[in-house]
Formats: sequence, C-alpha cells, structure tokens
Amino acid sequence: MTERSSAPVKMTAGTSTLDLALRALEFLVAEGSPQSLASIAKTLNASKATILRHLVTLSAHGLVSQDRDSGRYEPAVKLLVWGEAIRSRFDVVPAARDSMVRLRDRTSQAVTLCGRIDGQLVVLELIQGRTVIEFGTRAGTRLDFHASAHGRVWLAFTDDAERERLLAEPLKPWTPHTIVDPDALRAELVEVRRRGWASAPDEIIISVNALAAPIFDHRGRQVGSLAIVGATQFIPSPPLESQIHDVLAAAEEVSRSLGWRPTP
Amino acid sequence: MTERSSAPVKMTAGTSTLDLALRALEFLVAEGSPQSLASIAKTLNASKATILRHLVTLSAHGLVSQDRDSGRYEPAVKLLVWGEAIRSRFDVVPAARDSMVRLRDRTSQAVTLCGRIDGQLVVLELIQGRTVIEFGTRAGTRLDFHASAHGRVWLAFTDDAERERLLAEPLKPWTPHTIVDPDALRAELVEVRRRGWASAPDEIIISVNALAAPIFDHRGRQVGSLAIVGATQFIPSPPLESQIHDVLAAAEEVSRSLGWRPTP
DNA sequence: AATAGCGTTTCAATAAATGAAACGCAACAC
DNA sequence: GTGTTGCGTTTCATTTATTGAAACGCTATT
Repeated sequence: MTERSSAPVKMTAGTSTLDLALRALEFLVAEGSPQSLASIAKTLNASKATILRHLVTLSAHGLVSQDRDSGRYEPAVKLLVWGEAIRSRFDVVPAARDSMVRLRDRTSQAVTLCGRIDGQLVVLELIQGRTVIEFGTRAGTRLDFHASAHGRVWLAFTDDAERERLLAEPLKPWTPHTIVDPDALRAELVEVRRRGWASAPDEIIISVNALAAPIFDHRGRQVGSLAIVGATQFIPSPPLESQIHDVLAAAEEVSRSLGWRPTP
Repeated sequence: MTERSSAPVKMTAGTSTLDLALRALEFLVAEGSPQSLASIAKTLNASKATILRHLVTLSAHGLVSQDRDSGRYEPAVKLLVWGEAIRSRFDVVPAARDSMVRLRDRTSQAVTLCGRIDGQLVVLELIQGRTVIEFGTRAGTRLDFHASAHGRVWLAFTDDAERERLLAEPLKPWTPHTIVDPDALRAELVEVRRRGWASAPDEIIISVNALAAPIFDHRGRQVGSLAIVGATQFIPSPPLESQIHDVLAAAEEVSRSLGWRPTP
C-alpha cells in the first residue's frame, strides 16, 4: 500500500509505521495552525486510531502538543530545541551574528550565512535587510552550488576532486542567465578564487543579486560563507566597490574571530 | 517493555516502534558528533537491523543523514527547517531581532526573547551579551513562570484564571531566594503590573539577575517578553534606572512595530 | 594473512500496528 | 428540547509489518 515516488530503485526497505508518523508530523509543521486529528487522518489516508496513537507517542517526546481547548494538535517545542541543537553544531553561527548585523547596517541589504551540512549548502542564519523588499529565504533553505553566490564561493575554495564531483551533476537552469556550462563555471571560479568574492546576478531569480565571501577557521578550512542579498537595483553587477569591501571585511572579521590568520 | 516515567497513570498506549525511532533520533541530536549504527543500537538495546531500517526512513525524510566517508549517522537539515518553521509561527521573533541587538549594544548584557508555546514559557531568541560571562541559555529553553523575570511578566499580564491555575502548581525553590509563597508572588505581580517590568535576582541561579518587560500586539494581547540577563554585578536589584528605561523602551519599540498603540 | 569491527542483507517468528466500529461528549439546528 | 453532526477517544480481532539473530562483504588494523 505504501507507494512512494521519491527514490528510484533499490532502497533497503524502511519502516512504514515510522514513515506514516513522520508524514503526520511533517503535515503539522507545514500547516500554520493546529490541526484536528480527523483532518490529519484524512490527509494521510489512515485511520484515526492509528494517527492518534502516533500523536500520543510524538507528544510523549515533546514533538507535538494538543491544544487544551480545541483538542487540535500542533508541533511543539522540542522541534525548536532540536533545530537549535543542529545549528549550534556550527561554531560559525554565533561567531558571525554580530558581524552580520553590522554588515546589514552598513549595506542595508539582507545578510545570509551559509554552511555545509551533509554535502548540502544550507542557509544557517538570515538577517533581514532594511530595504522595502523582503526575501523569502529562511534558515534551512538549501542553495545550489552552481547558481548562487554562496555556492560559487564554496566551489571556488574546495579541493578539485570535490568541485568536479559537484560540477558533474546536472546544473539546473533557473533563469536564462544561470551559468550551466561547466567550463564557463570553471573559468568564473578561477576569478572567484583570485579576487575572494563571488556574485550571481539574475541566476536564480531575475533582478536579484548576491555578493558572497568565504569564512575560514583557524586551520584555514572553509566553514561558512557570508553574503549580502538584494535587488540588482541595490547590488549591481559588478557590485559597488564599497559593497565588496564591506562583505570581504565582514567575512574576514568572522574568520579572525574563529582563529584564522592571513597566510603571509 | 516500554517503561517510561514521565506520565503518571493512564495514557492511551502509543506506538513503540515510533518511540524507538524517536529515541534514536534524540540520541543523534544529543550527541555532538556522528554516531555509528552499532553504537545507536547498543545504546537503545535494539538490533542493528531495526535501527538501520528506522534510519533509512528517517533519512528519507531528511531528518538524518549518513556521512559519506565514515558511514556514521547524524541529524540532518530538516530539523533545522522544522525548528525554524516553529519559530516563524511567532511574528514577534523577526519583529524583535533588531531591537534586541540595539538593547544588547546599549546595555552590554545578553538579551532574551520569550514566547508562550503550548502553555510553556520558551526562549525564542537569544543575543549574547558583551560581557565576559556567557550564559548557557539557548533558544528552546523553558523557563519557570514563578522564578524568572520573563515568567513574572507573563503572570502579571495574563488573566486571573490563568494566573491562578499557574500559581496552583508546585513552585520549585531553585535557590533560597526563590519566591515560593503564592501570596508573596501575587503581591509582587501587582507591582510588576503597575510599573511594567519584572526582575528576578538570584532566583534561579545565585548572582544572576534578569530584567523583563512585556511585548503586546495590535490587539493589546501579550505575545512576548523581552529581558536582559546578566550577573547581579551588572544588573543590580533593583536595576539601574537606565537599564529599566532601555528595556521598557525596547519592548515598547517592538510592540509598536507589531501595531500596538498605548491606550490613552 | 588474520582478525575485528563496521554497515548491510536475509529470513522466519511473532509481536505489534492496523482499521472498523462503537462510545461519550460537545456544539449546533430545528 | 430533541435530534444531528462531528469531534477525540476506546476497544478488539485480524494480519500485516516489525523484529532480532545470524550471515555477508567490506575496510582497517594487527
């Protein structure tokens, strides 16, 4: 009965009971408001009894809670705690926060911090800009390596084998401006490595640009990337000299706070 | 076989399979580094095969991932996304962030933002102070209503029935200074409501004080509380006039950004 | 070479999840 | 007031899907 279309072929079974429970939890998180047991059961095509027992276990773990009055269910505090636990695995987050706010104040643009989790490029922290437009990006968003300023920075500063592995994957053309030719990208990455920053105008969303720089730790390994994100109206291509300077300075500030020192 | 000590008597069963899987996930989150399948299985007294299948399902949902090289398992990005989803249910978080940073800059003390989730008082956001000492508080931490400045503010500004319900519960004496007498607490709450702020010196940890003020939304309902937290050396009892002013101003600033207007 | 430990697979036994139906309780309609 | 509808919850027999032991490759260490 369990029909899933995500994984193509092999797969070593898995637990359908757990799968159902996680889908229930995911449903609760996706909905913005508490949901009734009946609606959860109907959405997942399961009996109320089954869902109820899973909700009981989930709430025993503090993952969901039941509204005292309405009897409806909603995701609970434990998810916040767990999320924060994951985030705090990255020293770069607390180290960068202050610099991010200052960078936002100097540039007025939204500031994002990315880290690499399990091979993926993930937005770890976001400081909203002071411009009118607000971007939909949130902590947890995954970015493409080939079509974002953050991703370019990572590609430019990782070792050759890893870079080639990432470039070998299909490069999604988000817009007509997205660079999808591996060779063109390699040429761009050489530039990024030389000058220390990357931008990606119109490559994911038309009229949006970003300007990113790498963050290194005391061992000289890249542990994050910092970027300002804003309309091309504010972050032109190429970016303003002052913006480049501000972003590079902020990233270096964070790197230094992590013990990084420039190689002589 | 499932022995749990949290809930006292009744309880309507629950799903042991799900329980095991969640304990596995919780274990991975608690450990700071990727764990081997064998160690998870041993810790939870389950067979490797069982744990493996649960990990497969968990990773299909993006909750855990397997390190490519070591083969070990670790919690994954989805937890960050879910945590952020819970947090963004509270409009007060983005609205307060800037004011929190400014308040930290003016007072040099750590700034915390609390909200009420499912009846509990939860730290939603934390800005580290500029003092030498760093506090262990993190987002997701739950606070007592009777023994914290945040809690006092909430007690003071909620309706009588709810307040009495909370005061009826046993009041844990964290330190000799913790107010555990309901009547003494009621008298204090009258004061809090009158002056608009609360403090709680030495009540959870000796030599630590906090100064909190409420945040209201456009309908005049309390949606959060803002506090500075620091050593009594920096936040005396009673707090400095300047500190009281700064905290009240910051809280009002956030309230106004949420559409609140002072009642004439 | 040999060993130890890992993640993974297989497979039969049985324990545990499941759905249908009934229950008690609200809120609402007539 | 009485009937109806919908909710969360409980019960229970059916059987499905979870389970652990053991065996399998594999890599790293001895």
